Amino acid sequence: MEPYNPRGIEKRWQERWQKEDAFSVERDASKEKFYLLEMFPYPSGRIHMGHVRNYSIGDVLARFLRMRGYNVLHPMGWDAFGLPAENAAINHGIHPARWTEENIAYMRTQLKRMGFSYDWHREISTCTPRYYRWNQYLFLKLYEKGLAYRKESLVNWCPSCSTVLANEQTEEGRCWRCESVVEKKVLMQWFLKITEYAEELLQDTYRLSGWPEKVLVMQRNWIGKSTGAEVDFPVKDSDKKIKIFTTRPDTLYGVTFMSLAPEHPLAAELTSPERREEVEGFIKQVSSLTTRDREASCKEGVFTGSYCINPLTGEAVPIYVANFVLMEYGTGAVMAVPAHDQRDFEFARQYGLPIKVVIHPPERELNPDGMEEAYTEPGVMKDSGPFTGLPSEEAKEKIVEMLEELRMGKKTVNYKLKDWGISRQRYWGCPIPIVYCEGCGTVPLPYQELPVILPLDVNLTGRGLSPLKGHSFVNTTCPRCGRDAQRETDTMDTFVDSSWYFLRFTSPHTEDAPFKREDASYWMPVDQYIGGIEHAVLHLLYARFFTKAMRDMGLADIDEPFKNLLTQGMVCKETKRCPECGYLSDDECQDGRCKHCGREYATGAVEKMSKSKKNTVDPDSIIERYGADTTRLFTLFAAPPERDLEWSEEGVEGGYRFLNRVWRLVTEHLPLIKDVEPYRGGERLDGPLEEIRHMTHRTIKKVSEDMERRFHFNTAISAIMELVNSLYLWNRDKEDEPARMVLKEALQTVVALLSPFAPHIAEELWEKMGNTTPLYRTAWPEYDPKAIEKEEVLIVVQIDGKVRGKLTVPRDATREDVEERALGDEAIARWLEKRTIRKTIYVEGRILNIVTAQR
RNA sequence: GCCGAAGUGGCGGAAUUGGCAGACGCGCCAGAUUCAGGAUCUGGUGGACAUUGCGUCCGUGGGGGUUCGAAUCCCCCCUUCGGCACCA
Repeated sequence: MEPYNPRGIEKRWQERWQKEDAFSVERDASKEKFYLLEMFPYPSGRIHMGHVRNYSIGDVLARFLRMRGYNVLHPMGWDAFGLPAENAAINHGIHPARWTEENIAYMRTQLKRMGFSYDWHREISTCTPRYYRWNQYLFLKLYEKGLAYRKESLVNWCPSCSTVLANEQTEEGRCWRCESVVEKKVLMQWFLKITEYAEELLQDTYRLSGWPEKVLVMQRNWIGKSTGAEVDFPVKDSDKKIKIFTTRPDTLYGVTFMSLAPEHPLAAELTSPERREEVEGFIKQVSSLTTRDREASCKEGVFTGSYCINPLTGEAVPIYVANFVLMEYGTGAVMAVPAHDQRDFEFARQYGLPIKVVIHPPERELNPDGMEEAYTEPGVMKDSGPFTGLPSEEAKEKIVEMLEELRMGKKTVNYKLKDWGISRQRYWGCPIPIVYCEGCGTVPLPYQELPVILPLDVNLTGRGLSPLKGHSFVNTTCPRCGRDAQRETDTMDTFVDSSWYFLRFTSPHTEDAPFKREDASYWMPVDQYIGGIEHAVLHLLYARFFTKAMRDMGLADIDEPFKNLLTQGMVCKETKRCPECGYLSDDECQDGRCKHCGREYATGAVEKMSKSKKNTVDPDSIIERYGADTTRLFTLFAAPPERDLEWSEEGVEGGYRFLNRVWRLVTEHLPLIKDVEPYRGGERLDGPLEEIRHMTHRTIKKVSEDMERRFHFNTAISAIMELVNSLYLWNRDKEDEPARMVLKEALQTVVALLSPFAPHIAEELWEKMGNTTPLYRTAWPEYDPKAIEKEEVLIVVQIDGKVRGKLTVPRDATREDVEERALGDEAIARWLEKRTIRKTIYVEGRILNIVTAQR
């Protein structure tokens, strides 16, 4: 008998799919569309297990939905601009363009070797002028709308990547990519006005019912809306005002000092001559610290020598510069109410500043001297002029009203979200289509001059500012006045590229627009998006913003790009650690010892696969050894998609064993089933055959439901395994025609149900069974509702909640029948000897519980 | 500190609406086949006790509760992971 040979089979079917153009799609109004998208990869060189998992999950759905009759758009492309390409150029002298192209070429073959069913005609790469010209086009549109602007600002600077990072791209004061500690720098920067959409981005999170709550919460936190008031505090003996933001206008009467951020423009200005040295020293010291160190240090501050006036009380309070006040949030100035804010409380205690209680709690009296912490809850107003005695929540509104009347403040909503800084001082990215002219200033390029092509002949050193700075690329003429002018040399953040690529996939070859409107209207929104959670507030927020901005520019007609989102878990594996040599890869281990130093190594925690932990597994080696079908099957079987997956070589073996089992089961029975039709209902079957058919159809139901309702591929696969196991145990004579027909139906079902998971072996067996239409063009099996109903059902009999027996009764048995049978059952009767029946509970077709009292 | 998710055999995990806990897989044990090993097939495999038979008791992180019945619902606590964290 022919053994299972994944290599040959997989190659053969991949060639056939390609030849038959099996997965290309067109707009087709007569079919229901389904846009299935997985986050496209950065072409780093080779795919990793995270990609394999992400794309396997996507491919199962794509293949399943196609068989279900949907017109499935399932594209793939490359997020091809980015720093690693440039670093490769610097370290290995290879041009970023070539490096990227070669990586794409290799990774494309890897994806094809996995058998993923993409429409390769739609492949896009963001580093090609044909793609990025539309980036530039969109940038100009945003500029026209006032949604792109340039300003000097304090930015996050990653010294290792030598470029700016957006707020979203730093984590705990470190670069999201290389983990270097981020510095602060003042630079001229292009920004996109994402804050214009803060409210809508926030509100729509409450409508994205197809997204994981976790991601929505993260986005809401990031947007960070808070409602409060802006209040002006005039500076004493000056015409300056300090504007503050507070969420607690009800505590205005309790202000005892003012705190400014060290970067606040008024900080230096308001400092009196005799305090200048101290204040400037303090500011210098604080601003030399990284964000991270600043957050770690304790509360400190210095008095500026100036005072400001509380607009309601007329009282003068001292102005401090304090290290815990952030210039980035609110107005960079905070009215300090030590009695009702913990930070102000600590600061006041440290510097001996007064504490004034203006809200008292319901059941106790607050004594400023005895307080151990600030009282931050609502309460009743006290010592607050006309507001005394009001509940604080009510006073909040009233005080804001009064401020508005006095023109000293107003109700405000503040967001933590900042505008998106997109300038990057690096080479391998999309040029910003802007020209600087001495006469005309900042001039956007006219649309017909796009694309601004990134020059290829550059000298990359990795030092200094953008490599484009000294290049002839810079020199141009002003589109407005025709005189000599200079191009912008910063390139765009690569997150711009990925903020709209899903739209480009709907019409990737369109040359006169970013995409065709009709195509986008037909395909959008993405019905199912799949990717890692690491983009919860990066890519996923930017893409939502772009979609809304494009809608308002009249380019798209949707509010949200991704209807359903699945965030898959990480691929993990245990780590091995040598006390001498650190982390070890599998190759560095032998017989429990480190190959380098011979010491015994310790088996460590199960952690996300990463090069630094040396616990990665190369997909190529797994495909080589077991084939793509096994690789796919294992990643789908080992855990449900949203959970972390623990890699196990034994588990992979198990998957391979299963496919071999299927292979043998089908090929062994080929002679029997070749010349019959699969059973399709009709003539009556005897008991054992009925049972097989019942199993077959129950499996169809179970697999279909697990696939579409829950994406629980692991349980879907286990159901197929059960069917295979029971077919192996079929030990009666299979020669008669009904048996052969039922067998054929069962085997065809196994193969069809398996096909989204392991498409190559499934196609091969399907063909061997005599089918001429390939599975990818075959409809998904439907179950026969009559076949899944059983003539008899199993009733569990409990006595006082404990299982004491089981009865097989006819499906239509009544409660009385079941009770009678139960009481007549010998084992159950024995349990009832010493008890009196109080009542019985009967759940139809499931359980009979007899509740008793001890006699 | 705040918010969220999770905790089930030796391991990965299942139990869809409150109704037989442990499906399926891995590992392990035994049998068949084999000169042998591997592969394959079959059976067993939560714990304790009993294994002369049926079996009995315990068991889903811990404690309490609701219910005829709880892995599932409620309250308290513990642990792990993730996110946020001077946000005024």
